[in-house]
Amino acid sequence: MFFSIGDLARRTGVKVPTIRYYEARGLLDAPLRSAGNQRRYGQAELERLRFIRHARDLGFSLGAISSLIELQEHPDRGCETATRIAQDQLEAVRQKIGRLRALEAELERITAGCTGTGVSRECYVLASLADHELCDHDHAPMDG
Amino acid sequence: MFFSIGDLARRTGVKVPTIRYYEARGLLDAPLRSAGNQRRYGQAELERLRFIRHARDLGFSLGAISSLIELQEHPDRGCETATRIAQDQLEAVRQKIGRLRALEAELERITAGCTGTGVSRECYVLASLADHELCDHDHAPMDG
DNA sequence: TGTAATCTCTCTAGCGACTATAGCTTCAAG
DNA sequence: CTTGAAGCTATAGTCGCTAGAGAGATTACA
Repeated sequence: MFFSIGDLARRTGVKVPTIRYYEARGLLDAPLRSAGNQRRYGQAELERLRFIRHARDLGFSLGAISSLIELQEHPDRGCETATRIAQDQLEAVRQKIGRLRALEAELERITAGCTGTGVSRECYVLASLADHELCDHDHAPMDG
Repeated sequence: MFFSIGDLARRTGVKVPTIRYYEARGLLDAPLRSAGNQRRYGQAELERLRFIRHARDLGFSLGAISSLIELQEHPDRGCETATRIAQDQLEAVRQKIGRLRALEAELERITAGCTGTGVSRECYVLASLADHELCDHDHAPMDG
């Protein structure tokens, strides 16, 4: 019926310290404790943690996940917020993909220009980094 | 001839505290100082910082950039390391793109299944997150 | 030369989402 | 009843910055 934090970790693939971290962040409610002060979980916490894990895997922030959980706790509320969070996430993912594809193209070009057999002075990788003129595009900074 | 940290920031697009951070991290050498202890930069530092900025824009870590700079400082060394760093980065970018595309597909599916007009209880977004069975794929965690 | 506005200095703390460590206590198996 | 794994709290570290405090330096203009 009740299981330990280690069992919960095994069942969800979320590491033990991460589970405690989620509790501290308020994503998981504080669970029951054993006589010796160890956490004891049940089915509800298991499902909650799977929800969190799934959302994390999809790249949602813990803040966004908090909002989603809050909504889940109030089944009578409208779901515009949930939909918007998911759409925002989709948009963010698409933007990341776009930027990464630009980086990919530039890195391909740079690495293709260098056999790796020469001397640093003549290295096309280093030259490309030193001189932005050798670039085709402006590439914007990424957040990851 | 010599210019301030603010000038350097304007010329490179790198923020002032970031420049100081790079210096603390050893990516930039400690520059000359004015009589009043303010940093004074010249052409060499400008080029170095542009190199760093360009590499950051391409997603290289500061550690990788350190290695690239070290290589740049020793023009007689072979450039295999530089080439490998760039190839590793390319590979990392490609893997990120792959994972993001899986997330994109899943988020598209989830958001398409929900009009956002219903009630939280019936929300397809929330249902999808709660029940991994509603997923087509296993999606792996991302680092960003 | 005075003064005001802007810039720069160092230092510390915070972000997000964990991860690692230390030093201790509890639990489960044999 | 002992041993070893697993759990507890609390703190600090990761990465690449960013923000703020409170002080001092420089510059523009009168």
